Amino acid sequence: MNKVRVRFAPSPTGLLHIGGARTALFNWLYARHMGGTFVLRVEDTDQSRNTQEAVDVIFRGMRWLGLDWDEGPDGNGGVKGDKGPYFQSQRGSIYTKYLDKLQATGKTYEDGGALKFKMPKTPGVVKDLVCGDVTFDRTMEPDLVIRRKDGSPVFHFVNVVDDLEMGITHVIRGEDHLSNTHKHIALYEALGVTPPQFAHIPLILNQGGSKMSKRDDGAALGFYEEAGYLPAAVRNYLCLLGWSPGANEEILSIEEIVRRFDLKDLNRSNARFDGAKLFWINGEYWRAMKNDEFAKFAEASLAKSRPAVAALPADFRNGLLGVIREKIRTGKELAEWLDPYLTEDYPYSEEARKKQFSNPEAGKWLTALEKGFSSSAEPLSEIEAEAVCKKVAEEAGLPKPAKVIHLLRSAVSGHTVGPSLFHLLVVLGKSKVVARLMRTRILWEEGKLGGSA
RNA sequence: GGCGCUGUCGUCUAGAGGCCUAGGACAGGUCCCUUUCAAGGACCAUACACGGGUUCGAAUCCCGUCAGCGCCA
Repeated sequence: MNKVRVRFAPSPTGLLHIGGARTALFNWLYARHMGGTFVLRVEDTDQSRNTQEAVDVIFRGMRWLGLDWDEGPDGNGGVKGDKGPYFQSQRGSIYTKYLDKLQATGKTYEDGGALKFKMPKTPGVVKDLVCGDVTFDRTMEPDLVIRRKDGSPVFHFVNVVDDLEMGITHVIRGEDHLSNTHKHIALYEALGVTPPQFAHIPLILNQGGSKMSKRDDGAALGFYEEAGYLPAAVRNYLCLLGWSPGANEEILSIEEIVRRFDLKDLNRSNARFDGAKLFWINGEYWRAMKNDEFAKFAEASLAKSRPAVAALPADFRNGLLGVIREKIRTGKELAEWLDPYLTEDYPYSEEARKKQFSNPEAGKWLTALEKGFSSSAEPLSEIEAEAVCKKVAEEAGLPKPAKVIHLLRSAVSGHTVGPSLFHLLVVLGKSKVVARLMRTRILWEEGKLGGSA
C-alpha cells in the first residue's frame, strides 16, 4: 500500500481564508494520523495578485496554526522535497509536457485558438470518501478548455497534473470542487493513470448561510491572530466544523485529535461559523494556560499592541497581567484592560461618570478613601484595602461597603468594570492608589467628572 | 436554468431500526455565588424539514416534495 501523500494548494490572495485553513488542517490531520506526507503547493498562477507578501501570509497562517508541512517551499526562500517546484508559476514546462502528452492521445482538438479536451459522454463516477459514489451524467457535458487562447493552461488541468506529478494519493478539499471532480478524473484517465482518492469536505458558511467569503467578518485567519486568540483554540474549533470526536467531547489536545481523526468520520453537511463558540473555546484554552505559557503569550502579544508594557517594572507588570488575565480571554482584551494602568492620566468612562461620579456623596467618600489609604501600611495588603473600604462605608452610614467599592474602582481606573479590586489595589501599590484617588477627588471637586460639587 | 451535495434545538453536533418521552456544547433565560466583570454551581426553554411507504417497531431504510448550499452555465 502506498504511503499517504496529501496536499494543501492555496492561492496567494493576501489572506488565508478560514475555510482554506480548515482544509489545510484536515489534510494535515490525515497526513499525521496516517504517518503520511503533507505537501504545500502554492497556486500562484494569477500574476496580478501574486506577491511575496501574499505568499508569506500563507506560511504565517500555517505556522501559527502549527501545521508543519513536509514538502513545499520552506517559507524562507528554500524548498523541501524533491517533487518541486512547488510554485505553479515555476511549473510551466511540466504543463507543456502534459499538454503534449494529452494531445498525443488524440483526445484533444483546437478550437478558436484554445485547446479543448473531449469529455467522454459516459457517466462520470466520483468515488468520494466522504460523499460516497457520486455519478454525473455527461451526455450534455461540453468539452473542457485545457489551454486558453493566450497559451495558459487552465486550473483543472494544472491541478490534475500537479497532483499526479507530486504523487498525491488523497485529494482532500472543499465540497465546492465536487461538481468538477469528474472532469479531473476524465483527465487522469485520458493520461492513462489511476486518479487519487477524493474526499470532499463540507463548506464553512457565514452567518447568513452562504459560503464564507473574503468579505465576511472573521473570514481571514489573520484576524484571530491579531485579536489575540490562541492558535490551539482556533485549531480545536476548526476541527469541530465537519468532524466530531464523538459524543460529549469538544476540547481535545491536538495529539488526541491526530490519533482519532479519520476521513470516514467527516460530516457531509455544511457548517456555519460560530464566532461565539470559538470565543468560548478560546476562553477554555486561555484559562488552561500554564503561567509561563501565559507570560510568553502576553509578552509577544503586547510587544506589538502595547510596547509600553515592556518598560514597566517586572513586579508591577506581572501583577497587573495576573489580575487581568482571569477576567478576560483574548490578547486584544488584555491590551485594552491594561490601558488604565499604563498612564496616570487615564480617562473616565461615560459609565463611570454617570453611575459613580454623579453621586453627590462621591466627593465625601473619595476624601475619606484618600485619607484612609494614605494612612495605610506600606506595602498595601488586600485585607487592609478591604478594611479601609469598610471603615469609609461605616462612617458614611452605609450598611454595606459595595457602593464605596464601586466608586473606588472608578476612581482608580476610570472604569466601572475591571480586575478584582483588592488585588488590583495591591498591585498598584499604596502611592499610586493615593495619587489616583487625589486626582479623581480634585477633578470631581472641579466638577469635571459630571458630578455636582 | 441544468447538475450535484445536504437537511436533528438559533448554532456546532451525538445518533448508523428498538438503548431516543432524541444526548452534549455554545448562545439565550431564571436562580445561587459575588465589590464590577469573568469563572463556577443549579435549573429552564428549544430540534429529528414535510408527505408517503417498508417494518411488530424509523431521526435512522426507500420514494416524492420542499428548502439551503455548491458547481456549471
